[in-house]
Amino acid sequence: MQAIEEMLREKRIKVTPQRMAVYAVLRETRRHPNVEMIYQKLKPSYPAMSLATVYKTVDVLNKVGLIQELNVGEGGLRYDALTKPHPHVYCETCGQVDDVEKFSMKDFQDDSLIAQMQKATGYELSSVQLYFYGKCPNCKELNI
Amino acid sequence: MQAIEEMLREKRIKVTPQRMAVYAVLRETRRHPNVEMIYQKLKPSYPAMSLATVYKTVDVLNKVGLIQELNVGEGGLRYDALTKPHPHVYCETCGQVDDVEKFSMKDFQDDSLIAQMQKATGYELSSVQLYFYGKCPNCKELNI
DNA sequence: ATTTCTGCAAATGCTTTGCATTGCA
DNA sequence: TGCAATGCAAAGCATTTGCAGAAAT
Repeated sequence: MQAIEEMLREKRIKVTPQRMAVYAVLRETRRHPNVEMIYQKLKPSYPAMSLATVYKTVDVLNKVGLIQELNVGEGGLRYDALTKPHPHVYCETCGQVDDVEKFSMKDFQDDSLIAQMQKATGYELSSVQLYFYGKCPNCKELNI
Repeated sequence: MQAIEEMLREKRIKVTPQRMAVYAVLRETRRHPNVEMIYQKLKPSYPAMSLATVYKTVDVLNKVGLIQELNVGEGGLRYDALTKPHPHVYCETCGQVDDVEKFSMKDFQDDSLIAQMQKATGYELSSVQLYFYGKCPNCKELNI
């Protein structure tokens, strides 16, 4: 895995401790945190960091393509350092977001899906999102 | 097509002019309006209707299953009287939301997709959303 | 030396809420 | 008549914005 500093540099954006920290959080987790979660996670090590900076930072990282935004329908957005398209499942009970493993959705990963859709819709397409909604194994177990 | 009044009655919710009007708007269009658009559309015929009522109404209609919510990632939600799962395309330039014609996505309509995903994820799933993002033919044409 | 970013606080704007009034059933 | 829905205005809250100071190139 490439160093975070280099990756930012390649995108021609200024390399700041805050940006490295936010990106590092997203690379280390598969939990698809939202802005507040990222902020809380960084607070201990960066007590001066402001929430507004986290908002601005995820926006920049998303625009340069280092991360992707997910909109599971909660209101706020969630962020994912894995930018390759892959489906997500959202637990409507506890709010957790999981990846759907690739092997089960290889058609979705395939670029030809977008190509097909471009033909069918006449749109010029740049991305896809596939979301499943339900109750996660844990919440099912706990009967909530 | 069934009468709107009857459909509300079957869902055991009170039949009011506002609810009929909101639902009528959604049944008549394929444009997936948001709350503000529904409100503007109804203003001429229902000048006393309040925006808060539209919010409350779409919420009720969604909960009883007469309409579905779409979250294309704009911030607000959009509403669709077609509750059967079907993919949507969002134009990031002008904000229009189109349906993707069924014939091109028959796998997606298939209930077995959800069944497959339940197995793969361990979740108990209730719905799916598939969104494509890009630029619509019109915006492409106008080069914006 | 410039340009860009950060952090703070204020502003924004969509959505929700509370409550008196109205209107379905 | 009783319970639920409406309309209004106020409140709430996540996100954005403006700007002075700080930091990166």
